[in-house]
Amino acid sequence: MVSKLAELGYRMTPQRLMIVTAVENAADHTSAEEIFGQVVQKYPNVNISTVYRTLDLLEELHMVTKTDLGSGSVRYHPVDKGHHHHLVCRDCGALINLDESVLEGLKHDLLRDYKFNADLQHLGILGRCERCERNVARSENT
Amino acid sequence: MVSKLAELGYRMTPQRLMIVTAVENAADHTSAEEIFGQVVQKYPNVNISTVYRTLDLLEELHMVTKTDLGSGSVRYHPVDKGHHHHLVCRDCGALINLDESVLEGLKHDLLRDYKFNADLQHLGILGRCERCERNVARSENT
DNA sequence: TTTCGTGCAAACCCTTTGCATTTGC
DNA sequence: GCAAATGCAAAGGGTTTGCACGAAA
Repeated sequence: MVSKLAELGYRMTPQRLMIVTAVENAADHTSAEEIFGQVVQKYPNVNISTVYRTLDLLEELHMVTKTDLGSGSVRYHPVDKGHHHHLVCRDCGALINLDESVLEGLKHDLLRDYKFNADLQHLGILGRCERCERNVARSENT
Repeated sequence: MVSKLAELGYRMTPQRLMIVTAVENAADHTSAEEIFGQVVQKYPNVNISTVYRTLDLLEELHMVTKTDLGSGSVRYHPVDKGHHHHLVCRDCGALINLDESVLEGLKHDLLRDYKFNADLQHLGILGRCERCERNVARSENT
């Protein structure tokens, strides 16, 4: 991503470099806060607004996708790491990656029946993961 | 909903009455702002925090569901009006109701393949509606 | 009367913005 | 040198909260 930015004529400031690197090295999805937290450690005078601006830039250039999962949880994900979706556990907050193929049928149905072009790269599905589901079952037996 | 609240021992203040009535009479999904806007007209000294508190109460009592569609768009929907989902147009903001049945296959797959109990009552799918899709196509030809 | 609900204002979180300053090129 | 990027602090939107007052039961 760094070289692509340079090619496009964007200035390579140390902040940008560190932010972009952090995004690339992050797990498959990060938040602005997480990126910020990682960068401040090595570069204590970065500002979070710079993080937001950089992430916005990367999104504009289609280098990351931005997913708003609701409840103030916005996630960023490098496009070149492939598409996937998130299953978000309402109890423990776990994020499970979901393969794109699972949703292809749905996308097709929505287009056919509703003429709606669903942007399923930006989907977060709320629910309960296996472990929490067991915990709930257990506590309800009490 | 009003009588149920009374049965449960909650006080029937004029504010509560108007808010609950507004929620019931609202289209199938409303926001706190919309409810507030409706209620102030007849009762100019309601406060929006009362609206939030009442909606929270109704949610706790499982009388409405709360759907966070992201980007600061939180929707409330009376449970007794049946489940449905939302297709949210990223361009014009249109909300299209989606029948529950469309997602049953998905729910089943998620449970089978991911052991994930998806809460599809709370799903908002972002994308582009038919009209905006045409507009985009048109402007790209320009 | 006594607890519950409300209004008000302030705080909250996350994100964005205006502006002066600094920096890369 | 000049436009682009940053830091800072302040504002923004939507929501929540502490507290004293008011009203339902």
